[in-house]
Amino acid sequence: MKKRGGGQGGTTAPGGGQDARRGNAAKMPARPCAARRAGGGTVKITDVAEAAGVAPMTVSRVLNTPDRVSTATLARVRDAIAALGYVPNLIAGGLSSRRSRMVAAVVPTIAHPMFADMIRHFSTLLRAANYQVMLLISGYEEGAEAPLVQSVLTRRPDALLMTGADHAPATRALLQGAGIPVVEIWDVSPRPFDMQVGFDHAEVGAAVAAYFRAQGFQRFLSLPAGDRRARQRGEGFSAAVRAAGLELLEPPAELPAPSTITAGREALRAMLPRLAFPGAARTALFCSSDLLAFGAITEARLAGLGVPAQLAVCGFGDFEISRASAPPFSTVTVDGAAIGRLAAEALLARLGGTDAAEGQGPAIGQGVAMGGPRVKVPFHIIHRGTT
Amino acid sequence: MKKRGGGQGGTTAPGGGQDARRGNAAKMPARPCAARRAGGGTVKITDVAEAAGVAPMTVSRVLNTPDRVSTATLARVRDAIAALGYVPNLIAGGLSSRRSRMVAAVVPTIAHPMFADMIRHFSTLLRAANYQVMLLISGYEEGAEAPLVQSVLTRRPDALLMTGADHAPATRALLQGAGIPVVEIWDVSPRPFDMQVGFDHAEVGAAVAAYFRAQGFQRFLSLPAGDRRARQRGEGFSAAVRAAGLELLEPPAELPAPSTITAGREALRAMLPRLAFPGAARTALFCSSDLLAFGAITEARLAGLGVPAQLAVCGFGDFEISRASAPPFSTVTVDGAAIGRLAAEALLARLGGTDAAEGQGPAIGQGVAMGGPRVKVPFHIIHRGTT
DNA sequence: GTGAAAGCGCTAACAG
DNA sequence: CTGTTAGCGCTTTCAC
Repeated sequence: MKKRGGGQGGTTAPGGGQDARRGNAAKMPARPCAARRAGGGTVKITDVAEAAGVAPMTVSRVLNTPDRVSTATLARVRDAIAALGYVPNLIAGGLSSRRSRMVAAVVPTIAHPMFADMIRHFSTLLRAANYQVMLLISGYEEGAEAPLVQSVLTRRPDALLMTGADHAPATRALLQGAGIPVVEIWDVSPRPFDMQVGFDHAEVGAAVAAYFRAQGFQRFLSLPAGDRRARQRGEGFSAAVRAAGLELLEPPAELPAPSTITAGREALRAMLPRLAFPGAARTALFCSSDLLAFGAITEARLAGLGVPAQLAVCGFGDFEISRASAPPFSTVTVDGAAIGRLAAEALLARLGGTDAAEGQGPAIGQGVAMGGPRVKVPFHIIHRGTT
Repeated sequence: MKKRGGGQGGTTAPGGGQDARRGNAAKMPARPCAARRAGGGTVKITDVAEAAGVAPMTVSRVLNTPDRVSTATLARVRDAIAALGYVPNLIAGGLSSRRSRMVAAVVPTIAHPMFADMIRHFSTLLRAANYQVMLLISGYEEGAEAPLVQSVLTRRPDALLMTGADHAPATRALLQGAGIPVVEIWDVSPRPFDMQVGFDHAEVGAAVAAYFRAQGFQRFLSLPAGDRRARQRGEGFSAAVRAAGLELLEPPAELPAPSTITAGREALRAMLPRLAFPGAARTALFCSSDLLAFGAITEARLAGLGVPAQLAVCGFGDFEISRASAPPFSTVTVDGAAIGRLAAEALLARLGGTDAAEGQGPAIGQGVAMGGPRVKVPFHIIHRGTT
């Protein structure tokens, strides 16, 4: 008992052209949500099969492995798909094939340009290989990760991207149990869970300290945001300063995570007494993010502190503001896009490569040999006016 | 199933990379939990049922309607779940129940604070009602929306959030066919597809023009980013100026979307000849985003143009930079969080309310009566130093 | 309060 | 190249 009420037409078939004809288009223009009930549910693969005069399996092949279908059948089936407005049900397909064609990505925030960039590139590469990306925002709270991972595993992602390399035991247990490829980004650790694409945050701090020292600074200050990796960068900086036996100012109370301009301003204001007294030595300031750095610079100039004459500032992240504000300020750049790309490539390699008919396989990035568990992405200090 | 090991990691970072060891990092995973049974595959509901000595259906009830299970059974089943590390398979559950417990949200970008905020609140409310949010980033390109919507409908979301109110016919057809609740945010239109939560962008521009006029400005300039709604705001502004018979400067070539600080700087630099000549009248500038406004202000001051003495600037969005930079600048604020909340509430109402055991039903926001198809969210001009 | 049977819509694994 | 037969793991529906 099949009676098709009002067919929906005119969807764009993947890889196909527009289908001009639309048999019996919707009669009543309005009623946005009524379409489904009347005819007896949504159109499914058997409806298409029937309309095209083939078996359901053939329709499935048209959708998934079109090169295994004769051209004539292909055309007939595609016509039927377009005519009926068939949208495949990946829930059913996923249950059957045990592949969800979905990759979950857990990030602390999407507000930071670096993560936004990374995500964009990660998604683009995966989409090209016919995977959808499900984005999960974990925030910076401890303990928020495990429930989030648990809830997403419920959808049986084919792979997982995690931010950071330290996870609660509960999270590790979940990942373990899931048995899917996992890539950790944005950090590297001696004990990767599976694959990693990132860099050593303490090294960044040490490098900035070295950079300042090379310019003869004797007095240093670190302003790290309240998240783990920001603290690592700050600690790398401070450790290097201490190791050199140079003066390290004590920062004010802990800053928030994620960082803000305002937090940078307030922190600098709190430090002012120790930076601006008569005869004070030049101080070299390392902020764990460009937002903090911009805030610090803003406040310093308002207080009449010369930048970089009395206070040199280096940020982190190479956000647009670091190069587009006046003065542009020095910062550390990490190629977020590359991290996204490399993470996607690592996952795809494990998933068996692209599964769509893409002309271009996943190129191995930047001469780095993927296949190992761990890729370190370089960072660079960008010298601008403030140091 | 899962194989680890083998491989070479580590590229060198400029900061002074060490890292040579890797050894048996992935060895002895410590078996945090007996998640995977020795037998084969992942643990499923029948395994839990068997372990607890009940029928699979009972386990399902424990998970979905625990109040319909006796306390004793509940405890026994929950123990079994924990012991086996069972993670329910929502793909199977979704196929069976025809509910995916997933809501898809299509936004042009996650990089703008306003969208990030809106998304956060939207997700939080939905998660509390036991729905996961799948975020799709459409960008600002025409024609990108339909394929994206098509691909996500494949997963049978229970509802959809769309940004903007104008969609290609292909998109509308898809939404129509899906037969699910749809909420359009961030804009209102005379012909909503289903529900809307937003505001009239042209009205914003008109309000800013009125605000400037009230201060006696006679000369106006609008700098809109290249996306549709930014142009609407600009057009609302320009139309109001023209209607009052006042002078409206011609803006330079079209700006990009999404907007950037750099674009604001460049646009203002291009306008300089018409703003800074001797005896020039004060000009009132409306930027379609705070990033543009910040760039314009930066460039104006660099050029020695007094802000607000010679150039008054009003942005849009109330981004942190508008209040935390020096000087803080005037802008228009829209409560992105409220949009997210209201959108979530509208959808949840249609989905039958929270389905989790939440103590708090969806509160109707801010005295606005939901249930109509259209909610207008207020906006406000925030007066700061630059006007 | 609990269980048994019958699919949900699709695809793997085989035929032909 | 195309079709047939069985499920995928869960929930619906109805008994008990």
